[in-house]
Amino acid sequence: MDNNLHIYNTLSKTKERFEPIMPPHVGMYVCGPTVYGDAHLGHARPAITFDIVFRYLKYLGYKVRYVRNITDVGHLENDADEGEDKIGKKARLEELEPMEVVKYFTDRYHINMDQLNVLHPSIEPTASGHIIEQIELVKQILDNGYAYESEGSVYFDVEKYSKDYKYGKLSGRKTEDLLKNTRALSGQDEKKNNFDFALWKKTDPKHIMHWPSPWSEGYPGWHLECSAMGAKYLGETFDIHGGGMDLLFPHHESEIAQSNACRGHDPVRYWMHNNMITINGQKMGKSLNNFITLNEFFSGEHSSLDQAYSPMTIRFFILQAHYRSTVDFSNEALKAAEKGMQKLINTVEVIKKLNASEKSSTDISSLKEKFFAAMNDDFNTPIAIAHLFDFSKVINQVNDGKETLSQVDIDRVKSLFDIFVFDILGLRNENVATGGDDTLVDDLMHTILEIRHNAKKNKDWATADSIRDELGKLNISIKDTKDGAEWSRE
RNA sequence: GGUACCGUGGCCGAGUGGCUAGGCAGUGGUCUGCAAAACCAUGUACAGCGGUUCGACUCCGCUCGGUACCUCCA
Repeated sequence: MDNNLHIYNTLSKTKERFEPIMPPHVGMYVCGPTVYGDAHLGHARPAITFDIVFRYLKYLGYKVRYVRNITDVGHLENDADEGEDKIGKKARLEELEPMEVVKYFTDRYHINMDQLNVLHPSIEPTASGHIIEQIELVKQILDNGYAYESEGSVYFDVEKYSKDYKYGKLSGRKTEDLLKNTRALSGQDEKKNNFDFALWKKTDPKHIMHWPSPWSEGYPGWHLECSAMGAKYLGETFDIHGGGMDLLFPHHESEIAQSNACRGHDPVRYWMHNNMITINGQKMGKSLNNFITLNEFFSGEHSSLDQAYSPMTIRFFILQAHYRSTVDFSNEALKAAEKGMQKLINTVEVIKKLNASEKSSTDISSLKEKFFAAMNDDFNTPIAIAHLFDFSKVINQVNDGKETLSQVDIDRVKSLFDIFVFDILGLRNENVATGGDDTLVDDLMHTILEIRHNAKKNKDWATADSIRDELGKLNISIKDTKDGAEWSRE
């Protein structure tokens, strides 16, 4: 696989040429959602970021196994006793089963991802389905002496580990600093050092999901699932591990530590981290209660939203910023993205109708090269999109008769736009109402436009405009072009 | 407090030691019955103060402002 792809590796803090361990295969693991709430903009960012990575690697010819987990263990707490009726014992069926919550939100997450045109990962394992593997990991770490048992729980011994390995190499943290600065948490007295993290936690009454283990009835530590499932499906060392920057510490740092403690080497070659999305300059998060769910964006039903924004607008908005930059949400920015994307989609439609000339008056050969150069530079989608806009202009000029393209060039540019816009960037034309999926509607529209056309011929502007206005109320827009009227759904 | 990162024109957002980013909005024009779309033209941007340099928005230092992580979080 010959490529010039460079990826920014958080571990080395530099862009490195991408060389898979076992070409043409690539293993990629991305931290997925914790399914106890609806997905919000913050979930869309990593999903779309790594969807681009997945799509692009596949386009380059790699056989990618993309693993994205579902976290369904460890964070689910029973808050039913905060409800109004905590006196009477509820019937078994009236209590929400944890797995019911998991199923409900997993389904909703999947629907949102499909709406965003995010490809399904190759494997989507759940933490609860890999308890045995996680227990095995804890055993090995204990055997190797990098963990200790305390009151039925097992903790990772960071101090011991630091004598043989470097804890903090991913996040740039030093154990001395951690010692001074880690905040006090409940249950710290069980640990040797307060920065030691749990590998196995004995059940406390709040946790409703628990499993038997050699140490206690309990549940696995926060960082274990990714170590266990990554190794199981991608091998002890794999190519790419992705996630949000907020997971860098302690989550990914601890994954590295667990892998070394267990197997004596790092688990991952390239660590990739997407940046956060902010709202009014502040990160969105559960604790800040300032997040807008994807469903709210799609429906427009939220006090901060001026209007509804389609899934593709959200996708395009995210792709217009580099994945390692923060991106600030605002209605104005989203509206700009909406119009910009429409322009690009229009171009794809325009290309289909271009008239070929004998010769091309302009050179379109650099499009491919420029687009790939941008993508190869650490997936620089904003630059890639800027190039598409440049060529969009050329195509419109051809359409206006100001430039010409030969049939060969038209075919070439059409095929490139299809690949770039739809296959790699993963956009989708949401306005397509034609295309044979609904011939009745097509026929009806054809008839209506015919009537309007005749009215226009007779200079009966009132009728022509009335048809356009009435259709507009049905969210169908009419455009008069020199080749006749066109219609599209909004 | 510790550790990072960031501060670009009305808005969003790339990038670079000297060469037009791009999108949206605005303004003027072309086209059109009107509208929309499109095209053409149009903006002395890079937080502040010093320093390095022939030359810095880009490198260094300081100041101010902002954000994130250190706790479940994408």
